[in-house]
Parts: sequence; C-alpha cells; structure tokens
Amino acid sequence: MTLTRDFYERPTLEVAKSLIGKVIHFQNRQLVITETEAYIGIGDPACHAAKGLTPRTAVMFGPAGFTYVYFIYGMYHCLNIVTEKEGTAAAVLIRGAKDMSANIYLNGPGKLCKYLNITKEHNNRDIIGSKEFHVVDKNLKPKIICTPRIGIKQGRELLWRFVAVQEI
DNA sequence: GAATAGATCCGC
DNA sequence: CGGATCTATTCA
Repeated sequence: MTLTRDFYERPTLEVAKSLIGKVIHFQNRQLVITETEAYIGIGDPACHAAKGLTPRTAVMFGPAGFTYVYFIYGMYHCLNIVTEKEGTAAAVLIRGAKDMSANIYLNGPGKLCKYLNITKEHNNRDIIGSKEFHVVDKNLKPKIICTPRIGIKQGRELLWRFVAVQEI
C-alpha cells in the first residue's frame, strides 16, 4: 500500500529506518530503497536547516511528505523526503536504491538523481497522492544496520545512516 | 561584492 | 587525491 502522510510525520530516525525496503514509484520506474540518512534541524550540525530557516531550507520546515531536492558540488542533485510535523525542520536523504526491473544498483544520492532525472524542478513537491512520485510498502523486511553518515564533517558520531544488509 | 565550504562522483 | 563547477551563506 502507498504510504500516507502519517508515515512521514513520525520521528525522523524512525522514518529513515522504515523507509529501507520501501519501493519508490517514479515515472513508471520502481526502486527499492537500500540506503537512507536522517537530517534533523534541531541539534544536528550537519543538517542544512541547523542554522534556521533560509529560502533553501524552508521546505524542511513545512509539512511531511514533501520532497527536498538541492544542487550540490556544481554537478549533483540530492533527493530528500521531509519528515516530522510542520514547523520542525527534518528530512530523510535517499542515498541508495535498486531498480527492480533493470536490476541496476544506485549507490549514492547524486547517481540516484541523475538516473531518475531529478532536478530542482522536483523540489517542494507533495508526494502524498502524487501519481508521478510516491512510495509503496511491499512488506519487504530487510535487515538494517546503522552507521555514521557519509560526506559530512560535523555530527559524525551520530549513527543516522541506515543500510539494507540483506539482498532485495 | 568576494570568498569559501559543501549531505558527490570519477578518473588518475 | 584532485578536479569538475554551482550555489547558499558568510564576511567585508
């Protein structure tokens, strides 16, 4: 079944963890999520919204179930899904996934967005009720491990990266 | 206005 | 390990 806003409105760490094994439907493609990271505005120096609301981070303060897509390093986009209630800045970064039909592994947020042609056009979109982009629970239950997040300098002691161990 | 660091990836 | 190459944010 398709995930509703309630799913995303929970604590970010729970959402990040339970998104592993869920299936993204995007423009007729289906990707199993294999890797996520949690970013929480309050008390997380690595989060873009750590220093408060800016034009770029405004989406994260909005309601759960919206996309947050940003451009980084001059070449790559990263896809996030906003979590928690409106007013609380937090999101889950989709770092890795697998295309089920093409059997392609996408390890890394930049590659994932490039493969799906995700750009800033897709920023701040409500995925609840969207036909183009939504996430489905197929009752997969992969084994999950927690590790430090990738590519950040602050907040490395937090084990907020979730990776599927079992093959799916 | 200028400087700089950045939730990345690829090739050497 | 450095380059590609844009942008949001910070500093003067």
